[in-house]
Amino acid sequence: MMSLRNLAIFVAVAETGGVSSAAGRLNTVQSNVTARLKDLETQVDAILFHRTAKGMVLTASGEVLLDHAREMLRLADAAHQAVRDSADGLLRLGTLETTSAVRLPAVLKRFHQAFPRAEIRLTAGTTEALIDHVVGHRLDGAFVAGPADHPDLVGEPVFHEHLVEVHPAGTPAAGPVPVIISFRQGCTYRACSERWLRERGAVPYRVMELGTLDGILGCVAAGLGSTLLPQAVIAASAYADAIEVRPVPDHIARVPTYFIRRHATPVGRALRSFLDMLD
Amino acid sequence: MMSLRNLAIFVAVAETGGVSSAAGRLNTVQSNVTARLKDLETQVDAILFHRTAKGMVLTASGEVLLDHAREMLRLADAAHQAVRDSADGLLRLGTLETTSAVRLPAVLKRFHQAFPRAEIRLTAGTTEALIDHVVGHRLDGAFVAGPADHPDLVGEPVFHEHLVEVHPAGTPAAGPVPVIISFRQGCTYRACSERWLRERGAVPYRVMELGTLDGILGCVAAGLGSTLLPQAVIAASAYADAIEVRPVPDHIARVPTYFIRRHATPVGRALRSFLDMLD
DNA sequence: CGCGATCCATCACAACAAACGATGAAAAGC
DNA sequence: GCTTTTCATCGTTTGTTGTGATGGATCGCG
Repeated sequence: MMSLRNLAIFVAVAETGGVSSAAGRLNTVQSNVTARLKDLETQVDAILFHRTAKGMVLTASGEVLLDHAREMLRLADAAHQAVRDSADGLLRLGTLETTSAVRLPAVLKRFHQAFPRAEIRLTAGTTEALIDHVVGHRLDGAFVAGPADHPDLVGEPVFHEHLVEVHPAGTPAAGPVPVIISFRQGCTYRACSERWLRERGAVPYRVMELGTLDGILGCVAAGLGSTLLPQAVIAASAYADAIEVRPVPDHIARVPTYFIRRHATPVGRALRSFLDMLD
Repeated sequence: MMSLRNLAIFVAVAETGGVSSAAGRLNTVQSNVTARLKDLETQVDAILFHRTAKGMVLTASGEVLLDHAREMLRLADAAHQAVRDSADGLLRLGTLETTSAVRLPAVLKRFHQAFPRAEIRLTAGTTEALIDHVVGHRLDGAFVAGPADHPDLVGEPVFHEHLVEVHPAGTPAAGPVPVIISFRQGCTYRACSERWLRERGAVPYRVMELGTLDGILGCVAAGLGSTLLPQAVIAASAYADAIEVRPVPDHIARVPTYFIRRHATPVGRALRSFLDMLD
């Protein structure tokens, strides 16, 4: 396998025009450069230089390789740099769809201003799935609904959502069989909705699962059913005038959003800044 | 120096999610993969994987490196491929400006159709400079004026140019001191022009050096002087109606264009096809 | 022409790095 | 508790890379 070392030697020879001078530049000996070069020629199965009395001159094949070699060395450098830079400069965050819709923009904007070199990779999912990802090291942290009860995690409340019942506009209480339109299994708000219905004795009920917040709001607006969602989401929605909200009791309505992360994992630069900023 | 081998191992581990499985895929042993991975982590000075009970999971730094690693491996492959493809699939040709203007388009078109995978790199220059480049391995072959008399070169005539005197339109014989407008030193046509003037006893004379064919024709059209150029060039020129041509004796006018190449250098695929096509 | 300088290729050997195979520790599933 | 899986570690072998000395070829100079 064509090593980067060989390529670096090759480039040095091409640039200095000689084996000896290249050896000098690379702090090695001439014989080594000759050998490494010969290796490379064997590996790519081509003659890379014409040997002349006063130096090495690239062949056509050599010129082709030179471009690629330079590019690869440049990339190797960039890779090194990138890892060094984002040794914890990449922040893999998870979020609820609802949180990403209304709370996150402000947070991310502040964060980006405070720490512009950090890269953020955002993944949306349900509370359950996000917890799983954080525990499994696939996310550095996540915004989830309610305190996450897991031995490996720590978390603190960062936002307080107030859930409201969301109906199609101008529709009375409920149809014969109430329909919840909500996220897939694992969503805390869905669990709340179901709890709320059961509490009122409204069983049986049916559930429509939708993958996206816009899908849910659209379906509610279209009169297909109702759901529980944070009040803040409704206000920001494009469907605000096609839907109606109704308060629910506090013990159902109040759902804090926690930011969770692993307890045992060392906190990287980016994550630290992020945590500092949440306070 | 971060070797490609290490990167390949790293990618395999990331993709298979484990050291053992990666070892299997790479036909090596598990302990080796572990060691190489550790090396890589030392080199980039970052932890690339979280070690869990059932496998390896990328850290944030790991994800950053993964992208780069994949790109580098892809590039390495491309480099190999490129060299293999253009092991003599790159043709570095030299040409006179005049030749490139009128003769070459047809030749290159035919060549490209016959051998579409070949890449061509064309350099324009004077006969003298081109000979030098071919001798010095910087060109695989070149079109030059007249037979090139050099022990390392072989050449054969491919075109026959007929030189004509080129004047500004509507101007009688010559001004007080004739002016040659021509290429820089080393140009065969310039040598012909000077020889022709001397032969007619028109010394002293002055020379304007221009780097490009269009420049020369433009200056002639503008009435600044005259020169000798191949008839074919004039016909194809945009200035055809602003200039006038006058025949010169055959012993001056007839200048063959030779295609020259090194005698001792093995002829690559592309060059061979090119030579075949010239016949 | 002969001399010295400079170029690269080759060789034997030392230093290093990679691959192997066996062993052990830690955790998950049964 | 036992088995199976995971990865880490260690000593050894093998292979690669780097070293220093030698020699052949060519160029430039006197």
